[in-house]
Amino acid sequence: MRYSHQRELILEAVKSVKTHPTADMVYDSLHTENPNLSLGTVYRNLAVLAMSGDITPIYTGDNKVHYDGDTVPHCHFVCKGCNKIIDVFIAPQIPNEVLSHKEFTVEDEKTIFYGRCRECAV
Amino acid sequence: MRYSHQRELILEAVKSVKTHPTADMVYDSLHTENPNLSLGTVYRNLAVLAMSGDITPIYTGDNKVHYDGDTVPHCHFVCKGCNKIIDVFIAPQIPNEVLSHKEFTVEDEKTIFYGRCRECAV
DNA sequence: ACAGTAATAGTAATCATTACTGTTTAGCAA
DNA sequence: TTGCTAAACAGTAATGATTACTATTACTGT
Repeated sequence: MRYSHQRELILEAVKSVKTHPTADMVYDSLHTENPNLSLGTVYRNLAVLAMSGDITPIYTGDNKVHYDGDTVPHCHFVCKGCNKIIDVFIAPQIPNEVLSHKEFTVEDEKTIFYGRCRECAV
Repeated sequence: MRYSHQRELILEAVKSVKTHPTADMVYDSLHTENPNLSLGTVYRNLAVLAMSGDITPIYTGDNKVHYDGDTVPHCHFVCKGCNKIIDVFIAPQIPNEVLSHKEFTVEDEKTIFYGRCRECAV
């Protein structure tokens, strides 16, 4: 993979926040300071960075891919009210019966808890 | 919620298979026998049925919402090669430190394992 | 049977994401 | 340093999943 200034900007934008931004949010955060950064470049590099393991995609169900710059294995909480994502720093454990499953080999695991945050409590 | 024949068809279509179909797949499976079923109706009813807890949405990262007709709490495996979804019947457990978290209350939990199925093994 | 209203069919619109094309630029070799 | 080449980019068009809209249909209580 060849170096690019844009990729560095994008990686830094994701790593420097705890908000689990989408491509659109990353683009917005960078576009003012970098007026000719392209949205397509943001999408492509987020995909590349996810592939290389520098960032982690999160699929919450809001039809947008969010990214987490913290690659330490952990879970997430998603609020059903405001869709906010909160880090839950417990190491996800893969049970032996899953690791030794006959039909597949597991490489990765994602756990999301759903509920309501304090602000959205009913 | 008022009865509708279409909703019954859609619920049955999801419950009768183990393939975790998308809206499009449900529509295809019903459209031949029900030529004037509308794709919008499928989308709307899948959302309604998910809201009422009769089916469970699965967000795998393939940019399509899949649905599971089996509402017994369990996990899923997703193949990185062919995107196949396989049921993993272990009850997901929510740790006490998550249940007693100060920032939110958890109602629900989704766990997905990623890897390669036997056919796609490298 | 009738009225009222939720649900539908069919289609148009939206939104996130991907593809395409001509231009730029990293990185290597002369 | 200069020139070359392929990778990456900007800008825009296209795609694909999903949602919104509107006139019509059909549940359900009276």
